[in-house]
Amino acid sequence: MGITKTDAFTTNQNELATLFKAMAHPARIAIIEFLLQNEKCICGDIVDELPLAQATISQHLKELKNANLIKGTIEGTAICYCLNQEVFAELNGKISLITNQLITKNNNQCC
Amino acid sequence: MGITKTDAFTTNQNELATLFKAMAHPARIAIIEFLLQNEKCICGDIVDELPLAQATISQHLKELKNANLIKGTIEGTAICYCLNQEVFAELNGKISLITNQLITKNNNQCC
DNA sequence: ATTATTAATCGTAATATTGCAATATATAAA
DNA sequence: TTTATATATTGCAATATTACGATTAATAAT
Repeated sequence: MGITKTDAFTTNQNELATLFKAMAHPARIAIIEFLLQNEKCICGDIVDELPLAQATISQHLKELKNANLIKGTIEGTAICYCLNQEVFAELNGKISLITNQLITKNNNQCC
Repeated sequence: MGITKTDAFTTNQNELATLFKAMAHPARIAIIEFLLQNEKCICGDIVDELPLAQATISQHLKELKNANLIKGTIEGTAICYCLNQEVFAELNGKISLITNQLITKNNNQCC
Protein backbone atom coordinates (compact mmCIF):
# COMPACT_ATOMS: atom_id res chain seq x y z
CA MET A 1 0.00 0.00 0.00
CA GLY A 2 2.99 2.28 -0.22
CA ILE A 3 2.93 2.51 3.55
CA THR A 4 5.55 0.69 5.55
CA LYS A 5 4.48 -1.66 8.36
CA THR A 6 6.75 0.11 10.82
CA ASP A 7 5.35 -1.53 13.95
CA ALA A 8 6.15 -4.95 12.56
CA PHE A 9 9.85 -4.30 12.99
CA THR A 10 12.25 -3.44 15.79
CA THR A 11 13.24 0.11 16.67
CA ASN A 12 16.77 -0.60 15.53
CA GLN A 13 15.59 -1.92 12.18
CA ASN A 14 13.38 1.11 11.64
CA GLU A 15 16.08 3.58 12.67
CA LEU A 16 18.68 1.99 10.43
CA ALA A 17 16.26 1.95 7.50
CA THR A 18 15.46 5.63 8.10
CA LEU A 19 19.16 6.52 8.01
CA PHE A 20 19.64 4.59 4.78
CA LYS A 21 16.57 6.18 3.26
CA ALA A 22 17.95 9.63 4.00
CA MET A 23 21.07 8.71 2.04
CA ALA A 24 19.21 6.89 -0.74
CA HIS A 25 19.38 9.69 -3.29
CA PRO A 26 22.34 10.80 -5.42
CA ALA A 27 21.59 14.46 -4.72
CA ARG A 28 21.83 13.84 -0.99
CA ILE A 29 25.05 11.87 -1.46
CA ALA A 30 26.35 14.81 -3.49
CA ILE A 31 25.38 17.23 -0.72
CA ILE A 32 27.15 15.06 1.85
CA GLU A 33 30.27 14.89 -0.31
CA PHE A 34 30.15 18.65 -0.86
CA LEU A 35 29.92 19.33 2.87
CA LEU A 36 32.76 16.88 3.40
CA GLN A 37 35.06 18.64 0.94
CA ASN A 38 34.45 22.16 2.17
CA GLU A 39 36.31 23.10 5.32
CA LYS A 40 34.00 25.90 6.24
CA CYS A 41 30.41 24.78 5.93
CA ILE A 42 28.91 26.62 3.05
CA CYS A 43 25.17 27.05 2.73
CA GLY A 44 23.57 28.34 -0.47
CA ASP A 45 26.62 27.29 -2.45
CA ILE A 46 25.08 23.84 -2.66
CA VAL A 47 22.38 25.35 -4.86
CA ASP A 48 25.07 26.70 -7.23
CA GLU A 49 26.93 23.40 -7.17
CA LEU A 50 24.08 21.03 -8.02
CA PRO A 51 21.83 21.17 -11.09
CA LEU A 52 18.64 21.26 -9.08
CA ALA A 53 16.26 24.08 -8.20
CA GLN A 54 16.60 25.87 -4.89
CA ALA A 55 13.33 24.40 -3.63
CA THR A 56 14.53 20.89 -4.41
CA ILE A 57 17.85 21.36 -2.61
CA SER A 58 16.01 22.80 0.36
CA GLN A 59 13.81 19.72 0.45
CA HIS A 60 16.82 17.38 0.34
CA LEU A 61 18.50 19.35 3.12
CA LYS A 62 15.36 19.01 5.20
CA GLU A 63 15.44 15.24 4.82
CA LEU A 64 19.09 15.09 5.82
CA LYS A 65 18.34 17.31 8.80
CA ASN A 66 15.36 15.15 9.83
CA ALA A 67 17.62 12.12 9.81
CA ASN A 68 20.09 14.06 11.94
CA LEU A 69 22.83 13.56 9.34
CA ILE A 70 23.43 17.31 9.08
CA LYS A 71 23.17 20.26 11.41
CA GLY A 72 22.38 23.85 10.47
CA THR A 73 23.01 27.19 12.14
CA ILE A 74 21.72 30.56 11.06
CA GLU A 75 24.34 33.10 10.01
CA GLY A 76 22.57 36.27 9.06
CA THR A 77 20.42 35.55 6.01
CA ALA A 78 22.41 32.46 5.20
CA ILE A 79 22.30 29.07 6.87
CA CYS A 80 25.47 27.16 7.56
CA TYR A 81 25.17 23.42 7.18
CA CYS A 82 27.58 20.75 8.27
CA LEU A 83 27.71 17.00 8.73
CA ASN A 84 26.88 15.45 12.07
CA GLN A 85 29.94 13.41 13.01
CA GLU A 86 28.18 11.41 15.69
CA VAL A 87 25.43 10.08 13.46
CA PHE A 88 27.86 9.16 10.70
CA ALA A 89 30.02 7.37 13.25
CA GLU A 90 26.97 5.53 14.53
CA LEU A 91 25.92 4.48 11.04
CA ASN A 92 29.46 3.42 10.26
CA GLY A 93 29.51 1.35 13.43
CA LYS A 94 26.31 -0.46 12.54
CA ILE A 95 27.44 -1.33 9.05
CA SER A 96 30.85 -2.40 10.32
CA LEU A 97 29.14 -4.68 12.79
CA ILE A 98 27.14 -6.38 10.06
CA THR A 99 30.12 -6.63 7.73
CA ASN A 100 32.46 -7.96 10.39
CA GLN A 101 29.94 -10.53 11.54
CA LEU A 102 29.59 -11.58 7.94
CA ILE A 103 33.31 -11.93 7.39
CA THR A 104 33.98 -13.64 10.74
CA LYS A 105 31.56 -16.53 10.28
CA ASN A 106 31.77 -16.82 6.54
CA ASN A 107 29.76 -20.01 6.58
CA ASN A 108 27.02 -17.73 5.29
CA GLN A 109 28.84 -17.80 1.99
CA CYS A 110 26.96 -20.85 0.75
CA CYS A 111 25.62 -19.46 -2.51
CA MET B 1 8.35 14.43 -10.77
CA GLY B 2 9.18 11.43 -8.59
CA ILE B 3 11.95 10.69 -11.08
CA THR B 4 15.55 11.12 -10.06
CA LYS B 5 17.88 13.18 -12.27
CA THR B 6 20.38 10.33 -12.39
CA ASP B 7 22.55 11.79 -15.15
CA ALA B 8 23.15 14.93 -13.10
CA PHE B 9 25.29 12.95 -10.68
CA THR B 10 28.43 10.84 -10.77
CA THR B 11 28.41 7.07 -11.19
CA ASN B 12 29.73 6.68 -7.68
CA GLN B 13 27.01 8.89 -6.23
CA ASN B 14 24.33 6.95 -8.08
CA GLU B 15 25.75 3.57 -7.11
CA LEU B 16 26.03 4.49 -3.47
CA ALA B 17 22.50 5.88 -3.45
CA THR B 18 21.22 2.66 -5.06
CA LEU B 19 22.88 0.56 -2.35
CA PHE B 20 21.37 2.71 0.36
CA LYS B 21 17.96 2.59 -1.28
CA ALA B 22 18.09 -1.20 -1.27
CA MET B 23 18.64 -1.11 2.48
CA ALA B 24 16.15 1.69 3.12
CA HIS B 25 13.34 -0.49 4.38
CA PRO B 26 12.96 -2.18 7.78
CA ALA B 27 11.80 -5.43 6.17
CA ARG B 28 14.96 -5.57 4.11
CA ILE B 29 17.09 -4.81 7.18
CA ALA B 30 15.23 -7.62 8.95
CA ILE B 31 15.96 -9.99 6.06
CA ILE B 32 19.63 -9.04 6.16
CA GLU B 33 19.78 -9.60 9.93
CA PHE B 34 17.98 -12.92 9.54
CA LEU B 35 20.43 -14.12 6.92
CA LEU B 36 23.26 -12.94 9.15
CA GLN B 37 22.04 -14.92 12.16
CA ASN B 38 21.42 -18.17 10.36
CA GLU B 39 24.51 -20.24 9.69
CA LYS B 40 22.96 -22.15 6.85
CA CYS B 41 21.17 -19.84 4.50
CA ILE B 42 17.52 -20.50 4.87
CA CYS B 43 15.06 -19.56 2.17
CA GLY B 44 11.29 -19.62 2.72
CA ASP B 45 11.82 -19.38 6.46
CA ILE B 46 12.03 -15.63 5.98
CA VAL B 47 8.35 -15.72 5.05
CA ASP B 48 7.54 -17.48 8.35
CA GLU B 49 9.77 -15.10 10.30
CA LEU B 50 8.39 -11.78 9.05
CA PRO B 51 4.77 -10.60 9.27
CA LEU B 52 4.49 -9.93 5.57
CA ALA B 53 2.86 -11.83 2.75
CA GLN B 54 4.93 -14.19 0.63
CA ALA B 55 4.59 -11.93 -2.40
CA THR B 56 5.90 -8.97 -0.43
CA ILE B 57 8.93 -10.88 0.87
CA SER B 58 9.66 -12.09 -2.63
CA GLN B 59 9.60 -8.49 -3.84
CA HIS B 60 11.99 -7.35 -1.11
CA LEU B 61 14.33 -10.24 -1.89
CA LYS B 62 14.28 -9.21 -5.54
CA GLU B 63 15.37 -5.69 -4.63
CA LEU B 64 18.18 -6.97 -2.44
CA LYS B 65 19.25 -9.27 -5.27
CA ASN B 66 19.14 -6.44 -7.81
CA ALA B 67 21.43 -4.41 -5.58
CA ASN B 68 23.71 -7.44 -5.36
CA LEU B 69 23.44 -7.46 -1.57
CA ILE B 70 22.26 -11.07 -1.57
CA LYS B 71 22.86 -14.12 -3.73
CA GLY B 72 20.47 -16.99 -4.33
CA THR B 73 20.93 -20.55 -5.47
CA ILE B 74 18.22 -23.02 -6.35
CA GLU B 75 17.97 -26.12 -4.14
CA GLY B 76 15.18 -28.24 -5.45
CA THR B 77 11.97 -26.29 -5.03
CA ALA B 78 13.52 -24.02 -2.46
CA ILE B 79 15.91 -21.16 -3.02
CA CYS B 80 18.84 -20.62 -0.74
CA TYR B 81 19.68 -16.98 -0.10
CA CYS B 82 22.76 -15.53 1.52
CA LEU B 83 24.47 -12.21 1.95
CA ASN B 84 27.09 -11.07 -0.53
CA GLN B 85 30.21 -10.42 1.54
CA GLU B 86 31.95 -8.43 -1.14
CA VAL B 87 29.22 -5.86 -1.61
CA PHE B 88 28.79 -5.38 2.12
CA ALA B 89 32.52 -4.94 2.47
CA GLU B 90 32.46 -2.39 -0.34
CA LEU B 91 29.61 -0.45 1.23
CA ASN B 92 31.33 -0.58 4.59
CA GLY B 93 34.48 0.78 2.99
CA LYS B 94 32.68 3.72 1.43
CA ILE B 95 30.95 4.72 4.64
CA SER B 96 34.16 4.29 6.61
CA LEU B 97 35.91 6.58 4.14
CA ILE B 98 33.33 9.32 4.65
CA THR B 99 33.28 8.90 8.41
CA ASN B 100 37.05 8.84 8.74
CA GLN B 101 37.44 11.91 6.56
CA LEU B 102 34.87 13.61 8.74
CA ILE B 103 36.63 12.72 11.97
CA THR B 104 40.12 13.50 10.66
CA LYS B 105 39.44 17.07 9.65
CA ASN B 106 36.82 17.90 12.21
CA ASN B 107 36.87 21.53 11.24
CA ASN B 108 33.60 20.64 9.56
CA GLN B 109 32.10 20.65 13.01
CA CYS B 110 31.14 24.31 12.90
CA CYS B 111 27.46 24.02 13.71
C1' DA C 1 11.11 52.39 4.90
C1' DT C 2 12.45 50.06 0.76
C1' DT C 3 14.89 46.74 -1.54
C1' DA C 4 17.90 42.91 -2.08
C1' DT C 5 19.27 38.26 -0.57
C1' DT C 6 18.71 33.72 1.39
C1' DA C 7 16.27 29.88 2.50
C1' DA C 8 11.76 27.54 3.71
C1' DT C 9 7.15 26.31 2.42
C1' DC C 10 3.07 25.45 -0.54
C1' DG C 11 0.85 23.46 -4.32
C1' DT C 12 1.00 20.36 -7.88
C1' DA C 13 2.31 16.95 -11.53
C1' DA C 14 4.85 12.83 -12.59
C1' DT C 15 6.58 8.77 -11.01
C1' DA C 16 8.01 5.20 -7.47
C1' DT C 17 7.19 2.23 -3.56
C1' DT C 18 4.72 -0.84 -0.53
C1' DG C 19 1.71 -4.51 0.15
C1' DC C 20 -1.32 -8.15 -1.00
C1' DA C 21 -4.51 -11.46 -3.44
C1' DA C 22 -4.47 -14.12 -7.28
C1' DT C 23 -2.05 -16.52 -10.44
C1' DA C 24 1.87 -18.67 -12.69
C1' DT C 25 6.00 -21.56 -12.72
C1' DA C 26 8.85 -25.17 -11.53
C1' DT C 27 10.46 -28.98 -8.95
C1' DA C 28 9.46 -32.97 -5.57
C1' DA C 29 6.58 -36.51 -3.85
C1' DA C 30 2.77 -39.69 -4.25
C1' DT D 1 0.36 -38.34 -14.00
C1' DT D 2 -1.48 -35.96 -10.14
C1' DT D 3 -0.67 -33.42 -6.15
C1' DA D 4 1.94 -30.83 -2.97
C1' DT D 5 5.48 -27.36 -2.03
C1' DA D 6 8.23 -23.23 -2.86
C1' DT D 7 8.95 -19.08 -5.05
C1' DA D 8 8.11 -15.56 -8.71
C1' DT D 9 5.08 -12.59 -11.26
C1' DT D 10 1.00 -9.82 -12.30
C1' DG D 11 -2.29 -6.43 -11.35
C1' DC D 12 -3.93 -3.42 -8.55
C1' DA D 13 -4.88 0.30 -4.60
C1' DA D 14 -2.85 3.34 -1.23
C1' DT D 15 0.74 6.18 -0.22
C1' DA D 16 5.43 8.33 -0.77
C1' DT D 17 8.99 10.66 -3.34
C1' DT D 18 11.01 13.84 -6.60
C1' DA D 19 11.09 18.10 -8.75
C1' DC D 20 9.92 22.77 -9.60
C1' DG D 21 7.51 27.37 -9.94
C1' DA D 22 5.55 30.57 -7.04
C1' DT D 23 5.25 32.43 -2.77
C1' DT D 24 6.49 33.49 1.92
C1' DA D 25 9.50 34.76 5.83
C1' DA D 26 13.29 36.81 7.75
C1' DT D 27 17.45 39.25 7.91
C1' DA D 28 20.89 42.67 5.59
C1' DA D 29 21.90 46.59 2.96
C1' DT D 30 20.57 50.95 1.05
